[in-house]
Amino acid sequence: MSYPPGYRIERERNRTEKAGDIARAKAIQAAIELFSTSGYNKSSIAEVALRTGLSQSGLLHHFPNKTALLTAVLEQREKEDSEFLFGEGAAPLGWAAFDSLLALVARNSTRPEWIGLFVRISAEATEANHPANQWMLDHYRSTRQWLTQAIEDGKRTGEILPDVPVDAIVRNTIAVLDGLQQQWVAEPDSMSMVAELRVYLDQLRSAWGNPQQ
Amino acid sequence: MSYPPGYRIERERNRTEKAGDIARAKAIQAAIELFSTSGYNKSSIAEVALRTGLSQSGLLHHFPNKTALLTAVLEQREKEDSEFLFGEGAAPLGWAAFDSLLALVARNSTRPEWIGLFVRISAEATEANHPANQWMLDHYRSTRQWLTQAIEDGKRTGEILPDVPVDAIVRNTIAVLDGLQQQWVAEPDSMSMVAELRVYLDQLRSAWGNPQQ
DNA sequence: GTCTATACCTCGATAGAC
DNA sequence: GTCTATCGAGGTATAGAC
Repeated sequence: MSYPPGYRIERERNRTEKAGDIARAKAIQAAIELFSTSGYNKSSIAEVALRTGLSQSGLLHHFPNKTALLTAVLEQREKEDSEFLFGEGAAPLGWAAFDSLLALVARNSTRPEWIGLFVRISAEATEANHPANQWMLDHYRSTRQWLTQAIEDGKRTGEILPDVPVDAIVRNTIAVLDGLQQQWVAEPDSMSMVAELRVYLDQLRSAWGNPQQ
Repeated sequence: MSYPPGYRIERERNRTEKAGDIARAKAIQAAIELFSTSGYNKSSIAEVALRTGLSQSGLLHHFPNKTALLTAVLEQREKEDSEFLFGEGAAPLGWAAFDSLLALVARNSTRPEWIGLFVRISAEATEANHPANQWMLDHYRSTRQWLTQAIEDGKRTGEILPDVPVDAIVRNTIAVLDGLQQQWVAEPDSMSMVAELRVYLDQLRSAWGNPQQ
């Protein structure tokens, strides 16, 4: 029996890559937890390394610099959120889009690190030369695009009234999400993001929903 | 002609205090501008000193440490905001309270540093041992108290429906304010906080306002 | 792939002269 | 009231051994 050429080397590479990937994933997780409470600026890669069980240089073997670590963290967050929201299929449209926001908030209420991460990083990233600045702008733009499309589709199917002020509702909805997260990070036990958001969404529906449907 | 005892000394003290106060005020202004773009953690007192026209030690003569500088900045912001909102008289109640929020946002739209300052600091301050943590908690609590009282009073006078979900509306309104500020700091030219907030407030009124009045 | 050692920087705060 | 000088801590990143 013979192996295809290069098999041994391939196998070896895969094994080591896998070991490396475990350390990498562990580091990303540690970074998420640290960034979520201390933000990016104030967090040190040494502390991330410590929580990962590596030395600082050991960590920097997996990420060339601090910025690369941040990038990996943001990619992970973006990936998990969009998988939850859109899964395999198409993005929900009409009021269903707003319902899925509620579902996302419900899920994230059980993952405080994720809310903290977003609140801290997106505030820091308003600075033009922050390494997450472009990510933040992209995140807002794509969210606005999706919600705009959702409302337009709702108008088309008739479940949303045609004279709805689309842009304002899109921005206000995002604002409520962000603002509730901010309050929740400050005092998690004093409120339910889901309950508050539901009131807002009911209000939206009663103001702009088609009463015929 | 004789002077009251200690007059000369008093006069001297006032003169020097005044000179000191000018440097102090200038430093606070410089700190506001720097903190509003870089946040507190990332800003250095050396940079504040530079913009003030002092050396680092010169600045630290007026503020014992960096925290004291932050405190002075926050006191200034709180003072100006509450003077604008409440002035000499009593706090506005009922729907008038929400109108005055709109007026505040309109004014602050012309002072980007103030919005930036709040967005950056309040996000950083969600960390429990951040020097502005208590300030942030107090700020939210007192805002909630005022708005809660405003709605209760509106119910009493009949301009607000009695079955309004008070807590949720208070928190959502604060969330919209904070969230719009966040978006505006990220991209000031892409939106009008006043226009978006007005849509939200109209929605509130149409959902919970008494149609009889 | 992980480590130790280290270069180099920035920061907050203090000491002490003027 | 403001300055220069300096200390000590903590940060990112690199060099090089294993």
